Amino acid sequence: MDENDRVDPGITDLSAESSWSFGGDSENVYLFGGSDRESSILSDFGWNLRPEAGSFSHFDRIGMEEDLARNDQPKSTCSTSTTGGGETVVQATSNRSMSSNSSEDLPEKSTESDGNKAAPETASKVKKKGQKRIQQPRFAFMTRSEVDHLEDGYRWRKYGQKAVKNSPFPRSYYRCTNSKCTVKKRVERSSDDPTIVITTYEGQHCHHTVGFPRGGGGGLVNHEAAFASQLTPSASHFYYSGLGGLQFPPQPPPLGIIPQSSSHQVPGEARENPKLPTDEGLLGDIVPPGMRNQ
DNA sequence: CGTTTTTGACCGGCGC
DNA sequence: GCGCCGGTCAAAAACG
Repeated sequence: MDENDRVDPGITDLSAESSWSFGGDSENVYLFGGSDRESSILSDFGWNLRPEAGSFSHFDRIGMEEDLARNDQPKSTCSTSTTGGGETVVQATSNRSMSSNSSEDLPEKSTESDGNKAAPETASKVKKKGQKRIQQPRFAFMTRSEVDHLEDGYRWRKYGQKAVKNSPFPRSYYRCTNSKCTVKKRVERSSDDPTIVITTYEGQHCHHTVGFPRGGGGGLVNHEAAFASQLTPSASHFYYSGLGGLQFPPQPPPLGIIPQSSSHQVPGEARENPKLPTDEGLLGDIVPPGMRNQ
């Protein structure tokens, strides 16, 4: 830990605040916010965890980060929203996360840089020469898993890997394979706790998830739906409650996070689009008022 | 043969 | 101005 103490300014350590409870079994793990605040936060993001059977060992959400960008212009056709609403939210969120804590509890920072650069740099760097990159909504979460790249319903193509300072583990950079989608994600293992995988998503998907490979042979179900159906009412609520709100949100992972045994996803399989409640990526996202205010 | 991964080089921002 | 560092590009290799 010497230097593992990097803390991502943007990460909110929900777990530290409390009462998260987990439910599920070897196949499904659900994380519920123990208080209104947590619930609202998660629900806004529309998150739930659903490790899938297989190599899954233990999953739980340790914290999450959201970093919204200030400029939200979608680089491509996809995006949605991040326009005005995004800005507002962003600021709020940022404040919350930063002021709250993140620094202490989270052992890791996204390594974006020393912290300072993080915002400007990571969020958006350069796209090409002379052209600046647009910053997009970003958020991260930590998951305890043995596999680095967690299946989240989307297909990703790795475009880079770099050793990060202060961490023995390299950081991998992925881009959504959908040509119109500019969503990117970074995956790295916590140097502090190697069992923790930090996944940072940037941007919003403009398409649906591909679906799970093993939906059942016949019909795939979108994980959200599937997941929701298994949850208790409150959990379900938590999962869907955020829809319809703001749009800037961090495009959350499709919600189902599943560990994979290998880093690549299956080729032909998952490509169907589940029917989501909304068109934007899975959760369209929202950031709850609570979050912004805090 | 098409797609994805690997990996070194390059670019740009930031701190000193 | 220089060096460090994170992020991205792109060619080659690996895979299915």
